[in-house]
Amino acid sequence: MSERRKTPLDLETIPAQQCSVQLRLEILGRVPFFSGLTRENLEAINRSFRERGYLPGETIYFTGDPAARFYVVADGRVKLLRHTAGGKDVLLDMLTPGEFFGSLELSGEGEHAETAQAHTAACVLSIEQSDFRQIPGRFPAVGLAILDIMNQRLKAAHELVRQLSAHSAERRIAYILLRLGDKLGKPRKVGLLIEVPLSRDDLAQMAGTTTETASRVLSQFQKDGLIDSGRQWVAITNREQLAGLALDELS
Amino acid sequence: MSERRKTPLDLETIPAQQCSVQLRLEILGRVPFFSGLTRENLEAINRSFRERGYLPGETIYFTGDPAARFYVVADGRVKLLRHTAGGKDVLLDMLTPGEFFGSLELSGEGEHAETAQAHTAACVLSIEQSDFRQIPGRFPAVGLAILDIMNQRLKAAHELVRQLSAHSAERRIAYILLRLGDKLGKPRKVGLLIEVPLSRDDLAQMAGTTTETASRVLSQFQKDGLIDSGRQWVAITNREQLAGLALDELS
DNA sequence: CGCTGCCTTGATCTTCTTCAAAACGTGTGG
DNA sequence: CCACACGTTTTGAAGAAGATCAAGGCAGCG
Repeated sequence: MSERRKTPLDLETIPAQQCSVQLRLEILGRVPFFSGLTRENLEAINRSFRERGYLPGETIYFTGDPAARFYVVADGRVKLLRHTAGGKDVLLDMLTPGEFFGSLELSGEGEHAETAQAHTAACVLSIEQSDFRQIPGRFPAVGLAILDIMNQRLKAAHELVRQLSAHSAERRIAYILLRLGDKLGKPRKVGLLIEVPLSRDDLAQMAGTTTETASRVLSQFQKDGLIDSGRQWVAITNREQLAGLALDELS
Repeated sequence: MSERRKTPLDLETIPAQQCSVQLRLEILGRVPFFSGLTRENLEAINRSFRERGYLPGETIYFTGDPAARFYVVADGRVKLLRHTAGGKDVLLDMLTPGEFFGSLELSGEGEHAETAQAHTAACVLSIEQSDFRQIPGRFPAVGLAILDIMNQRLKAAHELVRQLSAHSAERRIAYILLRLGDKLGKPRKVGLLIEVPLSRDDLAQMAGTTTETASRVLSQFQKDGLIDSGRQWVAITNREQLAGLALDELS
């Protein structure tokens, strides 16, 4: 049993709160669906965006708030979640720089169905919905790219539904770890380290289970040599076997 | 206890299998995101579509098939589902005339992640993906409308995730019934009748539970006067109370 | 150094699944 | 029109998975 319980996380304590103009352009350029644009177009679009820094845990918008803006993560991690009466929040997605969120509604009168919250210190760009809506018309390729991403997200959500409907807690957690590893993992001495503060409770909220069950499952995984983990961090040490647990095989 | 167990379903035994040219234009015009187009544009778009009829239970495409076309339901009901090793299929959505499904991928090389199946006899229009992709460029409003719908579907999927994560089987089934009632319900003598053949097993696959549990819950609902139901049909008789069960209230 | 918040572990209890079998409805063919 | 046969639905009882309740332990921080 690895007796290295100290966190290997090296959270770049970004000055955040504010991101440089330089960073803004770089980020916007890195957004998948803006990548095809010329620098001039990018700069034009950039002028429509405004920025804002958030502290860890700070709420960007709340369920029920009027949905008036379209957001892009510039730095840090932003999580999307839904609340439940019993305080059992459900963590739907963890966004990294370049990903968007917020309102895409045609009928601009809607409310946000989710809550967006800074998971780490974060810098977020946003644009007025009416301004955003002109972009696909002016740059059709951008509209298609956004459609593509929405399609991917819908598929991911459907897959999550399948997991929640049909699989055991162990399997769901294995699946969540794999997805996080693919998205946020960096090869480190401890293994494929998921580069984000990740509590047992966070995992439970993603896998639709309780903190205790998440803890038990992680302990088991650790015993089996699939992962290494400690307070607020998880690293995958045997991706193959973990995938074997998460995937459908024989009947 | 109402002793009316005969099915009140009056399935228009559509000649289906083939839908008239007249119907095609009418359907395309009814598709939310084509509704803004002129008749000429509609007819132009119509020429890119081809049609095909399906028998109940017939598969339109399978998980893993190359995703090359974009589909629109013209008549009947089409369901989207995912398979699981143990044969435990998950029913993701039930589509009605005017709704689309299939590939929206930019990278046209993808595979379908879901299976699409005719739930009733159905007529389906489809268009080559490359043809489809030109539409948002030529009609920006259409692109935005599609985006809007994708957004709605993503939200619905997220809400389903929340339900599956945090609620009891009873609550999930109440929620599913409400959604079906809103989408497919017609006021009838028996109540708000869900106009589609709907087995206990279908409901179980939507709510992420087993046939037996679905049956028990429906029996209870019936005893409580919330619904009326029989073989392959359900009608909601007390929407208020059912909603009370499905919704979050006090902590 | 002690506090706070996260993590672990155990015991109990509820919910739901699983297995099994009987009852019912629907459509079919006599 | 009736009776049969099939698939759906219902119901029961036993079992498992996971939630809940309750302590105790450990890491990091002021």
